[in-house]
Amino acid sequence: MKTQLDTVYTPSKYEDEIYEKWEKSGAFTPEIDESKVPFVISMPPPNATGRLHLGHSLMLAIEDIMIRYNRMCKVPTLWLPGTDHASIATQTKVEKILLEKGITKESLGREAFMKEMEEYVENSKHIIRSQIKKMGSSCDWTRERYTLDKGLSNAVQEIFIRMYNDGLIYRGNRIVNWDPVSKTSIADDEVEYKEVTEKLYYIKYGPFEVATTRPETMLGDTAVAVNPEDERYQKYIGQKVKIPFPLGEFEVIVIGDKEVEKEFGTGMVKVTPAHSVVDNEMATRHNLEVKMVINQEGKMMDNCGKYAGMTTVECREKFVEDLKEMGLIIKIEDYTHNLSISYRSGAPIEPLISKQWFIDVNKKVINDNGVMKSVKEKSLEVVKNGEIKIIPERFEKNYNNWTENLRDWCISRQLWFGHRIPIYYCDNCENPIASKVTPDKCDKCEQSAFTQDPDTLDTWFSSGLWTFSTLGWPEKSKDLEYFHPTTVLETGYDIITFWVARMILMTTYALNDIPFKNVYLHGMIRDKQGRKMSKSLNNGIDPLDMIAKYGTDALRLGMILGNTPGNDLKIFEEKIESFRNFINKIWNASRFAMMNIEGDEKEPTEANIKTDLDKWILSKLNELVVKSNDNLKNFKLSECGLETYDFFWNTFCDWYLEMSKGENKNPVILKYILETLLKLLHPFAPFVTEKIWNNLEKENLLIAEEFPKERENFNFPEEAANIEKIKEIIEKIRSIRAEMKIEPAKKINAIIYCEKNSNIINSNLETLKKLARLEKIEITDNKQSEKNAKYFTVKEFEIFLPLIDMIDLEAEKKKLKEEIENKGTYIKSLETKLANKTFTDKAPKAIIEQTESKLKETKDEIDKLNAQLKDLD
RNA sequence: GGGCGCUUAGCUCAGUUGGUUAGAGCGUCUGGUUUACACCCAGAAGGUCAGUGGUUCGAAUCCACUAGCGCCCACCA
Repeated sequence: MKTQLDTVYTPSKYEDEIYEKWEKSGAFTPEIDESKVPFVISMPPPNATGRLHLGHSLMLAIEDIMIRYNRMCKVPTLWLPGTDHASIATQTKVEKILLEKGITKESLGREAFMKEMEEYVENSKHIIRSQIKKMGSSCDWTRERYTLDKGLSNAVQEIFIRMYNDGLIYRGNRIVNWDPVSKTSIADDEVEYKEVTEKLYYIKYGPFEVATTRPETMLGDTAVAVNPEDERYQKYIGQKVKIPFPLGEFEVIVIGDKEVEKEFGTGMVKVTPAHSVVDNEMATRHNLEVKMVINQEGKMMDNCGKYAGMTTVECREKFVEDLKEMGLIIKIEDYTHNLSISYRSGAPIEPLISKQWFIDVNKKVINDNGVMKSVKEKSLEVVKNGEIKIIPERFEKNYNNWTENLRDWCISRQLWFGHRIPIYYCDNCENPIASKVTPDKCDKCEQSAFTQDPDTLDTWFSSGLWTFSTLGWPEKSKDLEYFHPTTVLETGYDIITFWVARMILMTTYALNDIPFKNVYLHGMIRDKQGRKMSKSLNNGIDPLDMIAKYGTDALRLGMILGNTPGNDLKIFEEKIESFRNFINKIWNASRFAMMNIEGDEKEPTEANIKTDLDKWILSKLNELVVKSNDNLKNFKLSECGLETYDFFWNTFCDWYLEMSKGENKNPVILKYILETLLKLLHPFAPFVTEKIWNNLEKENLLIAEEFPKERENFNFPEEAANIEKIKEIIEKIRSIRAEMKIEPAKKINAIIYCEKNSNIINSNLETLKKLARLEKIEITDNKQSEKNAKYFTVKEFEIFLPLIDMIDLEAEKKKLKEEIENKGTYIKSLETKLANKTFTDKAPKAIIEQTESKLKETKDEIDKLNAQLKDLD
């Protein structure tokens, strides 16, 4: 098969074209086959307006490998792609763009603003889509979904209404994490902590002293708390105390609460129920008055006298000044603590009371064979009982810990972009009605004018439904029935709580089923120094640059090989470059193979499996096939990739191809090995393998081929061992040549002494000569003393390399002695082991046998060495 | 404060039920152009597997403690 191909593989020349071929072939779309259990992954949806980053690349590479492998195993395989509307992130982005044009969303109005949003999303969705394709992702685009699609929105409304009717969703006036920049509430896990050094103010607080970082909240204080065990203050508990402050005087009650630490600060805490989560909890316990003083803009409210309208920061400054004037500031210290900030806007969180929608995580609403369970209990159960397996296992603890401590989930957001809450209030009597559309009339007062709740739902509410809303739920669709629950949910460990836990929660409620059987968690991307990639550090690597430069296959391998689940991944250009080299190696080895085959060779059979080399490579390949299947079934992608890499380069290229040039030439085997390797490599490096497959003039696409399976009749341990011996002889000769500084061009002679098995040598004479650069090989069963030679043994063979005038007899002797000594130590250790009764009693038979044969082998070697040493004297 | 992880060759990392005298890639050094590939080939150097103790016939692997690094959760005003 003669083909003219470039000596360098240029990924950019072929990748897009190959992707198009795959997609057009329909290979990405599974056929439902009721007799088989499908393999399904719901792709974690990137933000619709997002750009591909390395985190996506990693996710796509891992998932694509799993998908391609299972598809090639002829399992109906669905990888469902899609995008997320990412309400807060996207809205912020568009608001900013509009603001540049001098437009605020308020000036546009909700409807017009939404139109802008939709347009923006529509225009940018194709970008992320094409970038996903760039990674070679073989996902089913015919089933692409977007969280704001009609079907998905319907699912969101449906589940909200069901939960509402079950009393699982309720509306409450409660303290929430307020993001004063995005002007919305956010969930507990959307709050991040940043260490900051602020001032800690010690303030004269009536007859007491308190310490606080937020003096301005004094305006909302309604109590002062002490530890009930604290002798200093016990006597005050229950008393009302007047506190003088810049606006005159206010009254608080002294409460005793065990949350207060005696040792911290003054041991006394001012309590601001409306603007601190902890204080709010105390207020609930003690039935305290709740006084709001900060509004949703983060400004002081009208009830704050002269401070009204100031931001909290402005107010703090002025307020402290005023306190100082009144002599109420005792001292000010630097204080380092964790400040709560919004994970989206980075703004300091302003806890405040507002009316929000919550999911009650403790209400027992799931009927589990007659036992009523809460979503929290059920979520914990499905992981504990192994229905859902988390990889790596250790993250189960994270999950359990978070779920156990889960508080009611605040699901409403004061954003415009998102799923609007399907609740309508009667304009007349304010009766709330859960409905997908505007109700006809109020069931209480019979009026028919309504206003829909202005809030939207947390993005994670809709993505929590992702595995089943994308398959048609609440319709009983064929897809839903066949493909759900999905097989693997693959994502980064940083979103276990945001997303994985929410999916489990929502799915166990909605379907009384799990969303996925396995959770595979990948790590975070880091630079070579282990730092996160960020704009400010300017250490980011753009996957698209890497693809342009080195090709997608190289990028994929660079991310997959050497990385294990749950561990962070350090990525840098040299790494990708080295895999680019490997891709090129695949290309060239294939090019070489193609020069040596006709192309119409049949499968290997007994008749055309001829030489030891044939049997050696078939056996080795068989081992690799078994391991590959095993590894991929167990999600050990890295191990599989590394082993295949090693096999391809070292076993196939460096040994098999080299040894097959000559007496061992057998195109049938060569073709079979190459094709099998291409299949094994395809999930990892889909483009180059597909391109080569195409060069081989195959009818079908490689993507649709079957993944190799073990061929039991292709195991030839004995013949394989023969080639191992030949290999070892060549290696030793090469090593000696290098050590003796024999020019590569110079050929030398070898005498091989053996009592039996000379046929092994005889049938590989050409190979030995070529690879060890030998002129003449003499095979003999009559051992002669040979002093002017280098000597070594390989199993039953003793090899002499006569190198007249180059041998230093004394040095040779010394070397032999050293080797004998070294082997002697080893033998001793083995003998001690075998003489140890507890070892022979307790160790498994196989280990003992192994040790024994090792001992025998080494003894044989040492005998030969001793004989040789004697000969030299 | 609670939990988790990491520490193996100069660098990046494999090493899953404990069992050959511990591996790979990159880098380094020496040497090379041979039926594909210099994005290549051949050879070599380089490790008391963080430390200590324990369990075991046997430990990089299991347990305990120590040290350094990192992450997550909670949060104290």
